[in-house]
Amino acid sequence: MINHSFPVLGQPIPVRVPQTVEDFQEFQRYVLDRANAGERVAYDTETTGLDTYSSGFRIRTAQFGTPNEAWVLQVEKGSDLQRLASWALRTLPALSMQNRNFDMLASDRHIPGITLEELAPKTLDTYIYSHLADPRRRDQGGVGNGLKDASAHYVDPSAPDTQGGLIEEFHKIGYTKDTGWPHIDIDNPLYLSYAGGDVILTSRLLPKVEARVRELGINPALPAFEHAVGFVCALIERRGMRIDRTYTAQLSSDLREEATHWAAEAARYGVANINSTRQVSEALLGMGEKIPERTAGGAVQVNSTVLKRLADVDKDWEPIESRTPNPLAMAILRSKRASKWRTSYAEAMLRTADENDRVHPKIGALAARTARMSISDPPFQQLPSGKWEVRHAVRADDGCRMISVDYSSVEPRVMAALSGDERMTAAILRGDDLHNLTAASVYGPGFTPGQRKVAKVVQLGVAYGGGAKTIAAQTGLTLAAAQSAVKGYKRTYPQLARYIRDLQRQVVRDGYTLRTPSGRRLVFDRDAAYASFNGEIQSTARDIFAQGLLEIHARGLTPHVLLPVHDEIIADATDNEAEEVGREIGEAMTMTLRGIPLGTDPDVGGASWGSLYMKKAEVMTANDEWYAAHPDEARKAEEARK
DNA sequence: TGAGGCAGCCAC
DNA sequence: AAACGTGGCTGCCTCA
Repeated sequence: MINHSFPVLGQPIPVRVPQTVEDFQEFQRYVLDRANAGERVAYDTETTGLDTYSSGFRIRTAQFGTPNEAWVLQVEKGSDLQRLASWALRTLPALSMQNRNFDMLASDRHIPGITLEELAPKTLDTYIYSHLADPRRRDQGGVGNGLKDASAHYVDPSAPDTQGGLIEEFHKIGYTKDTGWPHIDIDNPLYLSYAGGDVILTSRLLPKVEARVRELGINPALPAFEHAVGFVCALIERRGMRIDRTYTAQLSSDLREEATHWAAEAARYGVANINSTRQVSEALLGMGEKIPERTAGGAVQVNSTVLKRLADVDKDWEPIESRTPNPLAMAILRSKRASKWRTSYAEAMLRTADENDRVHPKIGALAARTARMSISDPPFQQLPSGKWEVRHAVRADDGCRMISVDYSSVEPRVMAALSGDERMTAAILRGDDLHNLTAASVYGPGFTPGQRKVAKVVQLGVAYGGGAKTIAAQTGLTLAAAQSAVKGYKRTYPQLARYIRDLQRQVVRDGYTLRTPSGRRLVFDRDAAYASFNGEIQSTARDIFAQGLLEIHARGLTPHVLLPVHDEIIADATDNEAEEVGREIGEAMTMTLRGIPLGTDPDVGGASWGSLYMKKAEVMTANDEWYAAHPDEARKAEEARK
């Protein structure tokens, strides 16, 4: 037995690293004793990285621990240790993990005999309780929901920083924070004691955060709800979605060419590096352009709004024809967009795809301070939606078509439901266009299309907690005109206006916190009570969506689901079933909130995600091209049709 | 040279 | 009185 220790509250807690058959038997006794006592045991893994599905990924150690003892199994040393970890995971009746989806999915894939389905029902996630207690990140003034921050707050402020502390060890062997994980010696004492420390901290953290959630009077149903939502997201993450590697590689190379071409164009105007905002602004000013905008740091701002104005195009890149377009501004816009699309999306897909050409974007089921989900590696919540080319890289499974089901204008509906505004509610129940109603009320029945547009911007501005100034900037209206539009909006929906005012007062009285209709606790910055209405809408919409996801699961439709995207489910099904599956998912998501119906809008596309973003003619061409390049698929699709 | 802040850009 | 929200990620730049 190799014995190390980890300090908690001034006490060294033993960390045991079994080496011999006798040591393994001692570990087995530890596990059986805990199992007989029904005691919950913390579990964690140390791995080569976070890319669970890439070819080089390995689990290096598997740790089990209780508040006063930790065991580190060096599973990469041999299959006997891996079997021991597998046996322990199956034998223990109750587990805890910090951010359980990562360890559950890594163990599901890399430890024989272990499945996500078996682990999830007996595992509690300390992250979920931390997030329910304080949903803010550390840089937002919160406790922080990582193991280090949460343990420092709830368990022991002086406990070592187990991730940070290893960086020095990595440097000693010539690696960095990001590259050291696969290379650090498996017998490194600090590595092992910190690995043990993580489970000791997790097991001590769980009762603290559970108690904190109770103390705060948070809806006692939320922990189980979040564990259920997280499990469904783990199933979706494990399935992943297929990319067309050939298409994606071609897309990447086309984008590289485009970026290079326009960068060369920019170089003709003296900008050697288009990503250097200083070079760009100096060159543009040198061409005689006037740029009044400044960044927060005081630099001349050359963001896309500024560049599009100089290039004489609107936000959708359509020519305005109000001036002579500045060729440098246009070259920089084009080059930056191409290189962003290449590096962040195309290359990210190629880099993270597994051996079956499937990407497994990480779904943070409970992420934002409003509880909204996040998706990373690759960031599939934010692929370009104005053009289809990037999303076209993502393909439905063989013989399948892509399906998208989203909630129809969920945010205005949630606004009406929360505020109980009678006029807004009546308009929604009648099925009237809200922006037409607003425009008619503010500008009279003869309102112009432009005035309807203003009504729409005001609606969104109010939902975001914005004011007349930002609305003026967005619409080109004078400040006075924007102010009167906001006034008119508030006159149109008086109960909504009152609700927002009262909510902000309430939030200030309650120490900048708010309880949502789900019983979730939101916390706001002291200078941003104005954000409370948006927080409540966004959070409520997220919980509606999560509820919809659980209903999809209850109806057995999860195997079709590829991705959740805020208020939209991406799914696939065979040619024959797609319409029906889309309808079923839509029905599962449909519900009412305080009498307001929350309907859905299913859409069935072709073989690629991008097809949902094409015009009809483009779908036909793209499908034909793809089937021409994949004759096997064409045959399969033909058979499926029969 | 690595880490982290800032600016910028993609989405809903 | 007024206050536009939530994320992920890349590249530049500064600091240690």
